Amino acid sequence: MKLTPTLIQQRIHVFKDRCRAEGLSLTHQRLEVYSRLAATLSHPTAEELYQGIHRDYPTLSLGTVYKTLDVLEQHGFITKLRAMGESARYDANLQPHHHLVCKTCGCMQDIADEKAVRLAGLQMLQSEDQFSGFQVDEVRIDFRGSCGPCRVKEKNRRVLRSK
Amino acid sequence: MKLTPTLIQQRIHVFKDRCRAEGLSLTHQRLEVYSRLAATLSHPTAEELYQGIHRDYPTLSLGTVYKTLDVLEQHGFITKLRAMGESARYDANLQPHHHLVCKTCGCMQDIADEKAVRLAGLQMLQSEDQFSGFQVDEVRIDFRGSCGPCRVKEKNRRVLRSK
DNA sequence: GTGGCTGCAAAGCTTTTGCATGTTC
DNA sequence: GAACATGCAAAAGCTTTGCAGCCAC
Repeated sequence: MKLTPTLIQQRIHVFKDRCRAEGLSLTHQRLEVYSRLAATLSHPTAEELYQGIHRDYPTLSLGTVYKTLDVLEQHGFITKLRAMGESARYDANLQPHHHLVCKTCGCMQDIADEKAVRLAGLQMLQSEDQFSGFQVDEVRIDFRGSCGPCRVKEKNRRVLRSK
Repeated sequence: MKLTPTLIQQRIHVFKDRCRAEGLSLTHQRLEVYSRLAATLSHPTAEELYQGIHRDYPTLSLGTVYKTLDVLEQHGFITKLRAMGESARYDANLQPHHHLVCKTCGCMQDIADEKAVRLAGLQMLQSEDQFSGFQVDEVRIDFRGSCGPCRVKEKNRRVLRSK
C-alpha cells in the first residue's frame, strides 16, 4: 500500500467525522497521535510516537499517548499489533504449526489442522525472498477469535441481559 | 498433535542427551521446566510454570524459571511465542494485511503482496468454525526473518571475522 | 574443585491508574 | 458549565540483572 498525501488527509477527515459522531473530543493531542499514525507505514511504539510529537508539543506526556492509543484502539481507528501487559507464552512443540488465539481470555491452542499447516508451507515458499531484501525463514499464523468457553460465557451474558 | 506418554518421554530423552552434548548441566529445576513444557499442549506463561513446579519444589524461584526458559530458547528446545521486553506497535491501516517481522532488530513492515493476502483470506474461510468451538474472525500472518539492513550488517560481520 | 546454576532481592522497562487541573463542546 | 481529556507521578506487572552461595560434573 502506498500512502499518498491525499489518502492521509482522507483518513484524518474520516477520523474527525467519526470522533464527532461518537462524541469523542477532538483535542490537539488526540489528533496529533492519530495523524502521525495515519501518515506512516512503520509501526511506531508508544514511546516513538511520544518522542516525535513531544518535539512539537513539549507538554505532551507519555501517559496521554498510552491513554489515547487505548481510546483509538477501542474505537477501531487503529490496531495494536502485540498485546503487551500479557505474559510471554512458551511452546515445546518445534514442528511447524500455528495457533488459535482467543481475543477475550488470551488463551492459545495449537492448530493440528493439516490443511492450514500445508497452506502455510506453501505460502512460505512463495514468499521466500520476494519482499525486496527481506529473507523469510518462518511463518507464524494466528487465527484470532473466541474460544469455546468464552463464547458460552458471552452467550449466557446475552441471555441474562435480555431477561 | 496428540501428546502420548511415549512422545513426552521421547522428548525428555532427547533433551537430556542434547544437554549432555552441549555441556548444559542437568539440574532438577531445568529438567522440571522442560518436562512440564514438553507434557502440555497449552502454552504456559513463566508464572504458570513457576506456580506448577513450586508446589513440588518449594525452593524454586521465579527468576530461575525465566533464566531457564531463556536458556532453553537459546538452545532451540522451546519457542517463545511473544517477544516481551519489546513494546507494542500500532497500526492505522485497517485493511487486511500481514507483516514482515525482523527477528534481529524487531522492525515490522506491511506486506503489500496481493497473493499472500488473498491466500490468507482463503485460509480464513476454510478455518471458520472448524476448530471445535473456536470461532475465527481474523487471521494474522507474521513472516519472520531478516530485514535488508540486518542482513547487510550480518554479512559485513562475517567478512570481518574471516579476515 | 570449578564452572555453571540457583535463589533472592533489587532494578528496569513498559504500561496502567489516580487525581487535580485544564480543555472541548 | 459539565463532561471529558490531559499531565504528572506513583504503582503495577513482567522480566532482567547482580551477586553470593550451591550443585552438577
